[in-house]
Amino acid sequence: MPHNHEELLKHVSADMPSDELLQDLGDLFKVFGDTTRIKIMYALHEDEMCVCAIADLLKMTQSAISHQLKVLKAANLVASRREGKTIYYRLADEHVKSIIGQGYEHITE
Amino acid sequence: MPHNHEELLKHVSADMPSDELLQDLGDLFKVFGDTTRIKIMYALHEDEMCVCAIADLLKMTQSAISHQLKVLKAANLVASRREGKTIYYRLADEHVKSIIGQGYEHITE
DNA sequence: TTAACATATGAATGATTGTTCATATGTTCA
DNA sequence: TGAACATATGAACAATCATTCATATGTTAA
Repeated sequence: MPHNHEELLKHVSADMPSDELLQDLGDLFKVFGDTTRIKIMYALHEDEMCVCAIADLLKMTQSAISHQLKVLKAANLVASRREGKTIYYRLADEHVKSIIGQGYEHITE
Repeated sequence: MPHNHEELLKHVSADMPSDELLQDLGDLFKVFGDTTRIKIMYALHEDEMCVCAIADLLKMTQSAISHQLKVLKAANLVASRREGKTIYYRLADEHVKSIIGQGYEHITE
């Protein structure tokens, strides 16, 4: 007969957050899971930048950057302000830096 | 004429890690970007578990879990030990907990 | 060694997603 | 108002990926 782990399962499942929250967590990290978006977040590490500056930096089209900024904004990872024709993007909060920082530590040790 | 940001770019690009490292960072977060894998990591939060217990917990096939454990192991996020027929998986280090913890904070505030 | 169990793996498929291209929206200045 | 600039957006395509199914590997006990 297959082995038994009722006890363990009872204990572990009691400590699991809701499916919805776990899904949201996965969706959040999915946003970090793309090199272009990582580069954008890294670029905004110190200071805000406009869209065309980011495109220049990453040598990618304005459209591609704009699409990715939309994804980042939907996840509340970046925020923006308009100044005339130009729109400046910045990191939305400190979590971005600490998440990237922890990831950095993990792969560089 | 389009506006100029040579100065900014010079400064920002000097602070950017290598493309290879940024790629690795994206690849790492890609592993976090799946609900099944998030659930597995959460389940292993407190204690090690065998493959079939995880499959029971998540109500998924043994094969699906095994495939995902392989991805997690390749990213050095989980480790395993054999005990007879059974193989127990556990979290590989503390970064997993802190990355998930930061993500959790971000979405719950 | 044979049966039962636990896990791993390769191929196939359906779904998701990043980029491109063309174009639309919004802003400034002459 | 019209031209130039900055950004956003929708559709389409190629590539990536999670799961399933069938089967292989490894372990134990009779």
